[in-house]
Amino acid sequence: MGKTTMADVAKKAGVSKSTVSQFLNERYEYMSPDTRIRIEAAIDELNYQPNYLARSLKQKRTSTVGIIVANIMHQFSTEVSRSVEDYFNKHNMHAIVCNADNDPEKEKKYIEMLRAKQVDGLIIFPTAQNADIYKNMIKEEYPVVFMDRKVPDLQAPTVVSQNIEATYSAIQHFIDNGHERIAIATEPLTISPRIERHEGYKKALHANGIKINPEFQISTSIDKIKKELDRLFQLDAPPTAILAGNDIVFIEVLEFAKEKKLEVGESFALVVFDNIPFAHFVHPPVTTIAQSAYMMGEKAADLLLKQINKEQIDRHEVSFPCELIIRDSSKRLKEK
Amino acid sequence: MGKTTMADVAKKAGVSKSTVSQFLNERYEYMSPDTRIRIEAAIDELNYQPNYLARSLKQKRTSTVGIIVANIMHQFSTEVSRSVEDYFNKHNMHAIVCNADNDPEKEKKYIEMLRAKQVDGLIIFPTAQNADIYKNMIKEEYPVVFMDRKVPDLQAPTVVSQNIEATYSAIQHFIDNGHERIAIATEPLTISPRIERHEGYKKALHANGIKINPEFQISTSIDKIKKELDRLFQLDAPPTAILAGNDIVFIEVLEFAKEKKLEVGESFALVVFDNIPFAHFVHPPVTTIAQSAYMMGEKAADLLLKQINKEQIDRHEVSFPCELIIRDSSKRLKEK
DNA sequence: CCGGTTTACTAAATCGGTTTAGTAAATGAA
DNA sequence: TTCATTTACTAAACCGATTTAGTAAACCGG
Repeated sequence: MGKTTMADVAKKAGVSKSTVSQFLNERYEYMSPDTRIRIEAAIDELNYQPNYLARSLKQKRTSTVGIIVANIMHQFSTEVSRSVEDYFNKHNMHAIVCNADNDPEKEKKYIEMLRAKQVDGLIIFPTAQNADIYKNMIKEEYPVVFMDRKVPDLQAPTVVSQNIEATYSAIQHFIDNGHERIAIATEPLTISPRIERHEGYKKALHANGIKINPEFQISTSIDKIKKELDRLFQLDAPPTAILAGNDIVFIEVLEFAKEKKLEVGESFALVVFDNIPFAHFVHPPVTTIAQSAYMMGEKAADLLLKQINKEQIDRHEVSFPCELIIRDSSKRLKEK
Repeated sequence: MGKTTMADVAKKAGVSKSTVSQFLNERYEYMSPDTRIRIEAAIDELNYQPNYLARSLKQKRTSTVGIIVANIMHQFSTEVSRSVEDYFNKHNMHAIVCNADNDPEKEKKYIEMLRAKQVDGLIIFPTAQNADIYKNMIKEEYPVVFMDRKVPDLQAPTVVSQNIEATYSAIQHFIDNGHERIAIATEPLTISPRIERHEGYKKALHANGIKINPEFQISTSIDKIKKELDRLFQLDAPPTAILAGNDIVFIEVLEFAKEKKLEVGESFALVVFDNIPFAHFVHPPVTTIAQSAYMMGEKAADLLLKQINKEQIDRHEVSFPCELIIRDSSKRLKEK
């Protein structure tokens, strides 16, 4: 015998399916107290659980949204996802998180899958490699919000960090502490945050009259970061300070330091873009640039829900400031 | 104008819905090559995407399973989830991860939500507080696999670690390194892994003829761990070694050490139950007990899929060994 | 006590697919 | 040439809800 359906409840309570449906949707005006009690009893007795699929099919809404993160290993993605989930739970909706693993193919697959499942909207950390798909969603007016990364040539609601300003202030902090040979290491410049972080870097050096040394700008894939760092430290004048472009690059820097027996904070100063949960346990405690992950998640969720509810919203970027949290790894330069 | 449906495609291709459905399900024997091409063209032209809700409603399967983790902050849960996802993706199915946040109410809500969404089965890290619900699912023969924690009095497929043996070997390692005053710290003894870890602890001490000191057994909520540790270290004979019962307790131990200016590995030896991603960056590198997360995920997924496919499976526990990874934090005892 | 309103319902259509049973035309064997 | 089989489809029922339009009975004011 299959699961109990609304029809079973209706029969048991001696009413029609319609009335049971009204009951479930709490439209009690449409029935007598007596009927209401009988339906309640029947539901109880049969241990009836409604089938959301059927409901969603008819209502054309699933009360579910999708989140596609580019890389679940980033602390930032996790924090944003959590925030989005909280927001939607408050609004009696659900959020499904998928990990595109930085792979445009996977991203595409997930977008298609989630849309086939009829989720009401998507928050995407875009790989930015699926321009046609993004464009199409916008054209169809399917509810989407982009997060963290701007998609070129696309007028779409996007929530980002103020990367240029944040990087600028980190570099300024280095300079204020006497550093001049400052390096930056990020993954390849394929997405806007990385490009902007390099931009902020150059701007700060320039504003302080420090000549930009292209050798000090690393932008390569994770597996090559250590090799590049090695190259830097072979120079006659190696960097005295490094900005690690995100938490994953940070790990590489740590491993590099360990292998080469360099002391973070002693051999070179370090600032990391991104919050590190272990920031004050690693030795020494590391200076970080914290993004407003929770607020950004809320904002994105809010923009998405407004679209779902057919409210008008601005179709461009909203940016959030970052906070430089100074710990021991970026102390004043000792020797010149 | 709404989304394109199968009916639109059928009309455009000049065939019936049935034939389009056959096409989508790749049952090409049922149509001429000519028809096939016309349907293909129509789908393309209309940019048609099938609606999974409708399909699932009729087929009574969603090709989706749910994973309910007790606490997403545990590295172990994340690894297992990832493994389960990989497994189901290989089988053309999807996995949805939900976080019960150690809250039985949330767990209940998620079980109900996922079942209402008609997921084909569930993998649960149970809070063990919803016995009636678990029992009911087993009785209904709804596909479920429990993970990490045994539910008392329930004959259900369950995948767990060999906690007693693993803890035993960690304590033996301490003893072999000259420690006798060994403490264990876990969260409250409400679920089987914690109980078993205390059990393995006692067994190892007993086997080595060391008297068990109940004061050295901490089992309290996270926010009280530090207070208890403080109590321990106020003793005339404080512990020289500590086993942290999981990665979250580990953080507390680290914070405690930091606050009290104690040196991990010097002031006391430390082993952590659970893999720590930063294990070799914290100072000193910390000895851990690694669970076979990936294999456990695969096994659970396999047991679940078999149930979904109505294959017969054993309705009891499968246990996996752990590995003691010795690093610097559990070095030989120096002073007596 | 008559016509209109309110109350308390129900029947049937609908959502967008899948699936079953059936059919007309073409092919093939005797 | 005729009957059986195969080929290439289609109509309609179905999955389990929601929702719209409709109705019978009770109520009610004049």
